Formats: sequence, C-alpha cells, structure tokens
Amino acid sequence: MVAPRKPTPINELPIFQGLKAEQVQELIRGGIVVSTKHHEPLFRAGDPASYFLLVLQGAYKLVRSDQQGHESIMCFVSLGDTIAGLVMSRPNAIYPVTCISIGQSMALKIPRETYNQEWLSHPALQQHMNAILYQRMNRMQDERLHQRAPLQTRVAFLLLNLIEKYSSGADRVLPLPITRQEIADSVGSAVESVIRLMSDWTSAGIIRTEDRRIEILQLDELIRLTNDE
Amino acid sequence: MVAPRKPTPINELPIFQGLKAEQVQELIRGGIVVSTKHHEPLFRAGDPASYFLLVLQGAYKLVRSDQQGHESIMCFVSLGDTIAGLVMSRPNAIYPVTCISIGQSMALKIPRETYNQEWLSHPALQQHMNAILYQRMNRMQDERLHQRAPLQTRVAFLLLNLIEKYSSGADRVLPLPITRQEIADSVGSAVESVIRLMSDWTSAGIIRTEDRRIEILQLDELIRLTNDE
DNA sequence: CGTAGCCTTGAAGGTGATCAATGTTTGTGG
DNA sequence: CCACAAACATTGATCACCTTCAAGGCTACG
Repeated sequence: MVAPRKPTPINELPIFQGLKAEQVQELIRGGIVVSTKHHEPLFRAGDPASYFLLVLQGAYKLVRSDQQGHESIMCFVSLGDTIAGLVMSRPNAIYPVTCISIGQSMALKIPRETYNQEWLSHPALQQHMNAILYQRMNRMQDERLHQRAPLQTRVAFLLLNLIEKYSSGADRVLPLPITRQEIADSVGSAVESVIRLMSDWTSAGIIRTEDRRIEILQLDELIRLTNDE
Repeated sequence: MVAPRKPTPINELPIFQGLKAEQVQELIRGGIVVSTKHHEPLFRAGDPASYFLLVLQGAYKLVRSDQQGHESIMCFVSLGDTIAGLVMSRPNAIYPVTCISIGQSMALKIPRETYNQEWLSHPALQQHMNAILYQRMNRMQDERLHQRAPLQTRVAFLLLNLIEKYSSGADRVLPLPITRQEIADSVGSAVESVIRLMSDWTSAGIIRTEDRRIEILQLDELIRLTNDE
C-alpha cells in the first residue's frame, strides 16, 4: 500500500479560503477527525445524519444498493469535498447513501448543529455549497444524458470526469485507485463488460493500469469515444 | 384540449405558507407571469439565466439533448414547483437545461436579483428550497439505482413517482398528460419499447390510457414490477 | 385537406448481461 | 512464515432484451 501523504491543514482547504483562523474554528466547532481503512464505512444509508463531513485525505464513494445487492455508486468524493450538506437541514435527517472509504482515508465530522448554525448563515460558504451542489447535479444529469450511449462512451466519460475533477497540471493518472467493479457500479453495467472494454483499450494503447491506478495514454482518443456517433 | 383551470392565487402556493401578503410581494418583486403553449420553450439550455421560475399552472419538462438529437428528460415540474433555483447564485448564470411547456401552462418569472436578495436570506424559504433540491437529488439517485433494471421496472417506477408526487387523495390518473415518447426520454429507452410494454400492460388491465392521460388500474401490480428481480 | 405529432406493428440484429470457471494478488491468522 | 480466505481480474459461451429501421394508421389542427 502507498504510504499516506500528510493531511492538508484544515485552514488551507479551498472551502475556507479567505477566512480567518478563528472563523474556521467556529465552523468546525465540535468536529472530530476520523480515520478509515479501505472498505470501511464512514456511515451507512439509514443512519441518523448527525454529522456533516469534510474529506481531509484519501477518497470515499457514496453508494446505494438495490434489493439484489447490486451497488450503484452515486459519487466519488476526495480531498476538500463535502458530504451530506443537503440532508443536514432536514428534520429527522437520515443519510440517503452509504459512504465507504477507498484506501486509507480521513474525514472531519462536523456536528449537525454546528453546520446548521454556522454554515448556513455564512453567505460565502452558502455560495460555495451551492456551487458544489450545482456541479454534482450537473454531473448526474450528464450521466443521465449518456444513459442510452454504448458502454464505451459511458466509461470514457467517467474517466474523463474523474481526471478533470482533480486535474492538477496535465496529470493523466486517475486521482484515486479504482477497481473495474467500481467503474461498473458507476456506469451501471457488469464487471465483465468493463473488463473486456478496458482490456481492448489497454491493447490499443489508450490506457495503462497498474494495480488500481489507471493512466490515460491517449486522452484525445477517449474524448473521441465520448462524442461517438 | 381540456379547458385550463383557474390559476391558483400566488399567495396560496405551499411555498408561501405562513407568509404575509407584503412579504410575498417582496419575494416576487419584478415578477412577470408568462403563458406558454404546448411545446413552447420557456427558456433554452445555454440562455442566460435571468429568471427564477415558479409554475402557476400546467406543467413543464426540463430536458437536455445530446449530439444525435436524442432528448433526455431530467425532470417534470408542475404547480408550485420551482425552476432554476440552483443556478441563480452562480456568476454568469446559464440555464443548464431547456424548459418546455406541456400543454397550456403558466409560470411566474422572478428576476434573478430578487431571488438572490430576498429568497436566500429568508430562512424558511431557504429550507423549503433545500427540501425541493433534496427530493430531486434523491429521485435522480433512485433512477440511477434502477438503471440496470429491465425496462418495465423503470417505467413502473416512473409512473409511480409521478402519481405519488401529486397524490391528491387516491387519484390514480397521472397528473400530467404524457406521451410514450416522453416516457422513453425519461427512462432512457426507445419509444417502440415503451409502446410495446404499455400495450401489454393495457391488455393485462394494469393501466388504461385515453389520449395522453394515463390511469393506473392495478397499482399493486406496478409496485410488484418495481421490486421485480 | 395536408401536415405534424403520436401510436402501432413487424423483422432483424447487436450490445451487453449472465453464468461458470480460473488465475492473481492481498491480507490475515494460526 | 505459511496457508487460507477474500478481493480483484480475466476469459469464454450463451442468449435475452432492447434498439434500430421501415412502414403504416390515427387524430388534431391550421
């Protein structure tokens, strides 16, 4: 396993840009830092939503599963992302999804009361949260738009999205280790189909995978697949 | 065509429950009531998002289309629903979807500035908007969960959702006239498939359709299809 | 009365699901 | 340190569901 990097200081997260240390202290009042192992759930769908969360290190996946046990991945979250903002202000808040750690990760649990009292009344934060929501909604709609497209289009789109979200420089390695199963769960297909597709891509020299790190070799080719007929 | 009913007075919309007439006046300052004919767009994806909208009568569909001209219906909205709340607070706001009238409809266009100044600072409204967002996000996730399910499951789920959303009493007629094409665009399939499915359901006595009004005869049967293997 | 929108039906064909079996790597406990 | 279990990757064969294409009918409306 890769040695975990040092956690980013909380004050330096983009969401707290331009705030003073004392203000940040107020915003995370009562907060607890938790560390989770690979596959460990941070919370489960149905649990009382007592905490708003901020990812400090690593990544998580937000999933739902149906009666047959198939998992659908709704969203990946990573450094600086927020979780469960929408559900906080609801009476009898219940998490609608299960949140599972990908690799060794860390998150800051902020009590619901702190969030409701401090965050909602803060215009800049409110706007920031709004922007995050807008982007997530947008992404879900984009994926919905591709629902009828062939599998390759959907997978290409997913990979491009994951890269773009954390494109620090021209980095062409996916920012988080991801299994074929998780890709399948994300685009709504079977593992075997994803494996066959990615094997083809590998032999065509479009991607390269090492363990669970996926590297894009021919970005333009993936983009072409996205716009495909 | 059915004769349009009288529009509900704006003050009586659920979203304004408990507010005084003067307060409501403030909230809709600069608002314009517009009437749209069947198929007429209220705004298009890409237009500058200058207005927040409130549906006063009839219904609209929010759609996106891909390169090949396939339309995906993201959401149906009806009496009392709000449109474009999330995009208002963004700099250079652009509508991400196209909004098309279903039948003769009416909406109240509220200037972006009014929304940003009045609505966001009002705790009760903020909470109400939050709830709407949460529900929509939830619904999108539910549909995502059913993505792998057979067509019949997805259509059954859609119909049940549409009924439930406006279940005034035990009404089993869909609250809005909807074509097979629109059902297909909603669940991400081809018209022909939807038609074949619904023909089967009709001969099985599960549903009945007259023009574009769909009536559910055997609700339990639809529910069973939703939970289907 | 012709066009446009909607519904219907049939035939053909493909994409991807499913099932089954096997290999590989990782992690864990004796 | 080895053995075993668990998670992940792979490959092949089969086939159902749904898409696509083509053609035609129905109704509403200008």
